[in-house]
Amino acid sequence: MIQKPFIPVLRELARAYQNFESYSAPHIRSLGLTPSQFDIVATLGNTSGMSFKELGEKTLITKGTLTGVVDRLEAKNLARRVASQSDGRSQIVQLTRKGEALFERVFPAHLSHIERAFTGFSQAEMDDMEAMLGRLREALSAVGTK
Amino acid sequence: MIQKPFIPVLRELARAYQNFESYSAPHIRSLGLTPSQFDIVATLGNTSGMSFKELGEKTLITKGTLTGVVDRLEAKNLARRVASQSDGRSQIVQLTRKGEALFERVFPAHLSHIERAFTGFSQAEMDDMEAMLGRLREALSAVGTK
DNA sequence: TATTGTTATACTCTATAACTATA
DNA sequence: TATAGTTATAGAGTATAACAATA
Repeated sequence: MIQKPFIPVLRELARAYQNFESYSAPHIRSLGLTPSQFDIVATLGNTSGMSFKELGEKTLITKGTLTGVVDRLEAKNLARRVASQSDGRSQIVQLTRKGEALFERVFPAHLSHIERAFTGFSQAEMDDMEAMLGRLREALSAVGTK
Repeated sequence: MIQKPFIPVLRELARAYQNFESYSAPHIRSLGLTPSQFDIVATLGNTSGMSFKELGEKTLITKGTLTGVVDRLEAKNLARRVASQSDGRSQIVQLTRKGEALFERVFPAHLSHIERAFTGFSQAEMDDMEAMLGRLREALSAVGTK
């Protein structure tokens, strides 16, 4: 029985991502956030805010769940809801000043720790990886819609 | 401000994996399994079983959670616990015949659907991707321990 | 003493679907 | 009628830590 050649690709993809996650998650939790909450904070960082719909699309968190996640960020005073001016149904989610401060303090630290993983890679290799992963991402994205 | 070159690599990695997951998850749920449960079934497939410790290491599910996940697979009659003969503290988890049948029926179908994503890649490209992702996985794995 | 797996707690995420209000 | 977000429900995963049995 011949193993299909894409299977190792998927396995390595999953393991690489899981290694990334299992490094990230404890660091995120040490900040008092869950991975989902961090995802929202990172998505809202350096923006003027966005609607639930947009936030849901970027983070792949469904609307029912998103309400709860944003509730918890509001309870921690890291985010706020603002009514949209152009659409009465829509709420804009923004980081509060405290949320921005957290983002600015934490995000670079988060990245600089993980940067150490890339010391063995040249710029050209990283460019290659980016391009290849981009193709892979697109290919995997297309499957879902076909 | 210069963007660090590894950031796009991580972003593409996360998106590629999430695209894979968001295709997979609905298919898995349509089988009456959660992603964690499927992960266990896929890990136990084509093996004679393994201890909770080993299963936890392979799937990155912690022991407390694993007890519950295996409970649910047992309730569905897809897996069973067997006392280890060599270590009185250890339980071996195995697929039942029903679990094996599910694995054999479902796993190839799951893969063959996703195989369509790879029609645009040559064998050489897939080999490249595998090698590159392998390096990335190792690099990201090492970060967690340093 | 250390390890394997279980139990207990409290919280968070998840899918799903009904619901309100706006468009 | 359709869309944006909320609410409700039930189930499942999560971290954490205490625990029993065995090594």
